[in-house]
Amino acid sequence: MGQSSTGNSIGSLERAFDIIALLRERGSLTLTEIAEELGVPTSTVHVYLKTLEKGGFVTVEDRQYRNSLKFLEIGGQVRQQLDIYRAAAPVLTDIAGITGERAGLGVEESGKRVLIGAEDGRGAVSDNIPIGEFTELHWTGLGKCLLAHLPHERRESIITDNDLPRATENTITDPGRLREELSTIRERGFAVEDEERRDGIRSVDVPILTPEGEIIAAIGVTGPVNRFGAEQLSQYISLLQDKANEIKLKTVYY
Amino acid sequence: MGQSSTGNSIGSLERAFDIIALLRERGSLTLTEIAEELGVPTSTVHVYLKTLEKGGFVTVEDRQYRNSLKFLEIGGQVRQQLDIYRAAAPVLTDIAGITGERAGLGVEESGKRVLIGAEDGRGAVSDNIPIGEFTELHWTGLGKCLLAHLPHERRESIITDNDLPRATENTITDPGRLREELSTIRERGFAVEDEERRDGIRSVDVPILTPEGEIIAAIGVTGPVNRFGAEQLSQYISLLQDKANEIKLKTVYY
DNA sequence: TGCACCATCCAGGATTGTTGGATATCTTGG
DNA sequence: CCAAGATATCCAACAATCCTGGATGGTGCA
Repeated sequence: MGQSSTGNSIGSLERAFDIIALLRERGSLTLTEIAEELGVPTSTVHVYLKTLEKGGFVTVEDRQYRNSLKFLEIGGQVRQQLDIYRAAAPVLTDIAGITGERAGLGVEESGKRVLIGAEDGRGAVSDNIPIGEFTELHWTGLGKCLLAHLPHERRESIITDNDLPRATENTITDPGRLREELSTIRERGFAVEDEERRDGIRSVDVPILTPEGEIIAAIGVTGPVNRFGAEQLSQYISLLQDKANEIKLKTVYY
Repeated sequence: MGQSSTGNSIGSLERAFDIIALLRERGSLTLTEIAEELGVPTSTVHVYLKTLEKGGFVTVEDRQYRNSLKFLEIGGQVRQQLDIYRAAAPVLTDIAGITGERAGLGVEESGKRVLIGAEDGRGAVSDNIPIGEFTELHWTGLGKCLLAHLPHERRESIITDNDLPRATENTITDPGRLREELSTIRERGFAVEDEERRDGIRSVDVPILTPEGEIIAAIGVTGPVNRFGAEQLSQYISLLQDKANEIKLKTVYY
């Protein structure tokens, strides 16, 4: 039953993923709600939830099941094990302090931009920082930096594969224009995001590359359009480039 | 095979957990290393890794498998869904700003203290913030606040169940003394951690309770002993109590 | 107290995970 | 550049494990 190809993927694991995904979007649910939503008998869901709970991945409180903070724990450790995070995190605080805006650090994973660090300066918009957030690469300045420096092969497959979804009016959704943009980014050494993801928000970002030109991460600052005019942009660009160098020096290439 | 009781726990899920746990402590490993370490045929591990990869929970780069940043993503969302986090996070920045030390926010989960937020002030020790970290409740000021206000039943089972491991010379490992300490904390309304977890480190912490006296979280400040004398302590205590009230007002009890 | 809802337990039957081995792919050293 | 060794991937058959309907136990509300 199902689309079964061969035995190269474990059904029960995938079912567990479904439960986690469901809990993720719904926050918290009771056992029976999960069963209904997934179209699976409660007895089945019961065993899964028990196992997940024993493993510490979900918690139950007053019959409401939710994903546990173990995800945050593991995520925190994964991040901590990234050399680039350890090197760049303190620098983010500097940047936020100097600019007064939000400084961010992103890496690429599975064709998305992941925000692994951010620090707010005084005056930053200050909605909560969506740490760990995955986003389309072409939507953000950080993402465009990453995409621009990915190996041809991967870059092209990302551009081609998933039709470049749109976030705002300014989002670059045309493959041709995106390729140009990325080439410009490579030449100039920085990227600008101009209301391409959120109206009223700009950002400037620079890549962090190994001596061999391999992309590791990108750093940048974000804020409201009115505080991101030509003057601030050029100011921030040189700041970021300085800081990117500082980070490179701290990073070990083994 | 195994300790099998009845079918109330899914073996393949637990095996996946083992892989995740292994990757967690070792950072990254190749398929064969995992197979050896777990004493399972490579073909078996292969299917698991493929499934985990398809689900986005592990990534492979250059034959090295590691847990992916999806854990950070999910963890971030779980945290974001906690009312207390949204209410308290901005306040942490205030506290860090005023005191110059590290401000922290903790909740209890599965009998442990989880650090769900922290903010460094100027002058904070500034090793990286171990976000999501799980710790014994009796080791830290935050943890003791949480433990002090847990329902009798749960409190006692935590005190009794796992023999109160030691972290430093000052760790309270005697159940009797711990009960006294907790009772003092309830009376005075704050907790002090005096090198009970790390040598040279103190902290002051206050609980955040619902009107009914149910514990939601705890906030506090941490720093080196020499900056945490009697004077600072009393200063920080009233600051924290103010801030705790501020947070309570922002929290909706539905 | 009784009712309705929800979680938990159980045991047989079948699907699905498991595994050794064969093949493909990558890496290293000559 | 080629060979050898190591490592990852594929495969098909067996049997262990997961799945499930229904019966039981628990909880909260009227």
